[in-house]
Amino acid sequence: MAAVTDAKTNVAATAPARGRRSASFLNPGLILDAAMAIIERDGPDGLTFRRLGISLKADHTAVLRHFGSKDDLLIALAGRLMDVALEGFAPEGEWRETLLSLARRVRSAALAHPGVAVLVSARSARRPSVLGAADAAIGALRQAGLSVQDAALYYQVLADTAMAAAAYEAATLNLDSDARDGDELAWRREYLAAPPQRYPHLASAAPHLADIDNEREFEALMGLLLDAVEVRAQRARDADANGHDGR
Amino acid sequence: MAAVTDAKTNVAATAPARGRRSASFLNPGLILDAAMAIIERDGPDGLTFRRLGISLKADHTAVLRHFGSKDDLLIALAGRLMDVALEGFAPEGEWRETLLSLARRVRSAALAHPGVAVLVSARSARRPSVLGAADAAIGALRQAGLSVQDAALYYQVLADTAMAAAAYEAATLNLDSDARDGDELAWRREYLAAPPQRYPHLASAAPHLADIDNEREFEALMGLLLDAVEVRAQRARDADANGHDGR
DNA sequence: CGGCGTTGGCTACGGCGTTGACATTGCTGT
DNA sequence: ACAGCAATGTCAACGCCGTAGCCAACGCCG
Repeated sequence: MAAVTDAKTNVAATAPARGRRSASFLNPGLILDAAMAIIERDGPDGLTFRRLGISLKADHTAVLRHFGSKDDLLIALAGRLMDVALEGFAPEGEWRETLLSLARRVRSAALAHPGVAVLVSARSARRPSVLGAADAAIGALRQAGLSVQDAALYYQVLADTAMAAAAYEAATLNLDSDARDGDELAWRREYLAAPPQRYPHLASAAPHLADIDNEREFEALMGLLLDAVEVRAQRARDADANGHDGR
Repeated sequence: MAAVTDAKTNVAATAPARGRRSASFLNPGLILDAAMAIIERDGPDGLTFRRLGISLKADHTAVLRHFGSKDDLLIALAGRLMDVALEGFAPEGEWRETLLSLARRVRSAALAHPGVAVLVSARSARRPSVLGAADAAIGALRQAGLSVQDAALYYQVLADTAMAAAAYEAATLNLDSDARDGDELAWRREYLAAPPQRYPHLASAAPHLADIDNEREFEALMGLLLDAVEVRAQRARDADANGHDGR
């Protein structure tokens, strides 16, 4: 039809109908920014190439020139999230503060971008910032008095637990916003309604369960872990002091 | 082509071409079984109504008569996974064993069905079996000597941490199987290649990081948490013994 | 035995990720 | 200066996906 051709030639008159518009006006940083904005606005399921294209005023397939697949895009988002989390981090004086600070940073980043966090959890980003954080964390554990082996093990535990807890919390945040079928609130109400003769402990604890918020829970988790690490470090130091071989 | 009409009439001759085939040959249990089988075979992304239909020898839209949406199906899967995890559970004599057993059950179920676990994580299933487990866990913490408030708090921490850790591990398992772009293995190799002058602690710990397997990490996590809980319970009991008010 | 709710089949719609062909741009070496 | 070429954006199309609407067969209840 003429209309179609008209539209085509019309565009061609004002700007190139095909071929690139200018020297690479799309670039990975721009795309990642747009993607994060879309996720924050529409949730994790709202991120599609087509919407990305609209937001960037480009064809949706143009994004594929910079990220080979949606998976690549998600991996890049994971990297950006980690960079945001660790931006400006430097080890504190006290080993415990260093580790707490790292854990809180991971959680904060996940809560600030819950949609991103849930998309990329367990997608360990290979980045310099992460290497620096790992080095600082292991250094802190060594400073506490742990052996290299123990420092390695507990670093892994602490890092993975912080990531897992942050992703878990982010996942519930996403649910609350886009599928408010009372997945969490009704849950706690159900605890309160538990038959006391059948679930006596649960019934007596239910009122206290109701007023645990996520932050307090996270702090309690990290407190428990760091306390236990401290105890083991103390034991290791004691053993080290009693003659130069342990035991 | 005659073949198409032939096929139709052929089916009509042997069995009804339309309308239901027999009294409700589809039911939720059957559908859930098929869904779990598909996820285990094809991974979490392999679960679609169409494949479910093929596997059940039914039209894919027939499943919607039993589960109003895919979300409903996932929630039902979450419930089934929790039931599998807690099947046959009974509290042990020792409080620590009770809590460890619950955590290991959650992890085992998640690893046995990683695709399901990652689909439904943070989708807390409202089920009797979960209520029973919660009651047993809180009872164990009370038995250890904690106050009701502390038992509630630490129950929440332990339960959520076990679920989060299990889901996290399941997520990495799924990645390893369907996107073997070396997300985990290359990661550890990168640790080994870290420049020692820039990341001294990391470099010295890298060889030990390499031989931490997932199970050891999970056991270390639970060991740390339970140790810390034990210390706090001990403190609470001591305080209780010194005059009947704490402090 | 006649209506009617339940359940399954079919068609269709809009949206998704991804591919392949094509056009335009800007850099390259000579 | 200019041919060649890689990079980058556009377009059309493919095969999936979830789900809505309508129709047909079955079992049940009056």
